[in-house]
Amino acid sequence: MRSTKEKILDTSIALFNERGLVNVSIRDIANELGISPGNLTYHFKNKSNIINDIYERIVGERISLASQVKLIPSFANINAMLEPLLELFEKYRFFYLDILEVRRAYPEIAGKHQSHINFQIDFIKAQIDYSVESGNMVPEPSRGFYARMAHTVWLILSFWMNQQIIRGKEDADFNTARTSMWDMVTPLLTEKGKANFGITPLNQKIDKP
Amino acid sequence: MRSTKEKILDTSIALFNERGLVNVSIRDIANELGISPGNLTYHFKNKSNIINDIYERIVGERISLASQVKLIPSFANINAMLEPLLELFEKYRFFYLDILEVRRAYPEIAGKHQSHINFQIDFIKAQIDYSVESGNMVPEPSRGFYARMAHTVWLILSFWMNQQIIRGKEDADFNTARTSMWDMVTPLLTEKGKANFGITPLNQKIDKP
DNA sequence: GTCTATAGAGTGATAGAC
DNA sequence: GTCTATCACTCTATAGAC
Repeated sequence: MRSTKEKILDTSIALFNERGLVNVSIRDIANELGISPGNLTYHFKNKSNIINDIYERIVGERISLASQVKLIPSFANINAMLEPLLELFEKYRFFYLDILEVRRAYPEIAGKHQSHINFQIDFIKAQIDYSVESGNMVPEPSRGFYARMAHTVWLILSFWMNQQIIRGKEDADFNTARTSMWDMVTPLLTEKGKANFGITPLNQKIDKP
Repeated sequence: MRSTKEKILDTSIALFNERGLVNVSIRDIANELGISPGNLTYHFKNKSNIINDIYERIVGERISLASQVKLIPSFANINAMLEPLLELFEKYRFFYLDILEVRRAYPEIAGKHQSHINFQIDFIKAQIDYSVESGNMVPEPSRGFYARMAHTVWLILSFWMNQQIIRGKEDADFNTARTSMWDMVTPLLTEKGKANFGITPLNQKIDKP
């Protein structure tokens, strides 16, 4: 039996995802849940506390994901790693879509999230570095090239849902996001890299059920 | 002498850029301008009318930009073309940053904007196609590669400001956006392309004053 | 824990005087 | 065109009964 507090969080996430953070009031959440606004504010003094708890959830799931990461960053493992990450983006869609408003209204959360972003970009850079060291990718063609590539890869993944919505596409179509990401990598593969690549990520496209 | 109507638009843009679309009320705009709310609603019946007029401005400036485009899509011309486009992004920052909220609250504008986005991506794709035809870029390495590249280039440029803000960077740093964009192109250059490229975009980085 | 009732601030939009 | 005054509404947050 889920507690009222947990039910409030679940309903909040659902409504935020549906209507956007700024368009959901305490009242809306209470109505949707069938409880009184007074009851809701008993559990969460204000909206900021709700957002904070949701962010804690996101962080928790992120950490759980990170702990499952395969240690060997082969192309196949990297590709497989993307799946749960993209699912997380979708599950807490509103947070990533309305992140600018989160930043304006709840700067403390934005600060925490910022360090997480840096961690992610560094992580991607480390995968590229490993691929270069293991002879799968060529040395960077110009200074800072792979640092920028890591950044761009992060940007593609992070803003993919965003651009889909703006372009009026119903489906998140993460397969194309994934392909676009690998498109950045393939021109930089060595012969060895091509051989290793051919048998892995492209064959691992995961179709939505 | 600017009319009150024009002054309202100028002030609205400034406040929207500063605080975000949803955090600026009719009252705020009137106060900032030193006129009464009643006067403002005389000129603009509601907020939606203000946004609409601002979007007309954006479209107007876009058209004016498009008319100045150099017909020959050399790398140098493409690079030069980016400058005024990125300036437009900054001038009407709020529109591009809060585009999702614009979409939710003013769907008609979102619809118009959507066709413009498609036009932009098609335009980028045409530049790439020309580069391939003129022997500066290699034929696409896999089916749909250049279509995805055009899309990704658009994504980088469109969400650059967004990501800078989320990452807590004060400066928009469009030079890095530009370099990241060319990074996508350089691995696909032919020998001829490299020769043509070397003497153009990289030497055209424009520093902010 | 949960409810009802309400205070207090902010919102868009209108009426009517000048 | 511009003002003041105000209505009707929504929001968060609190008080107090059960």
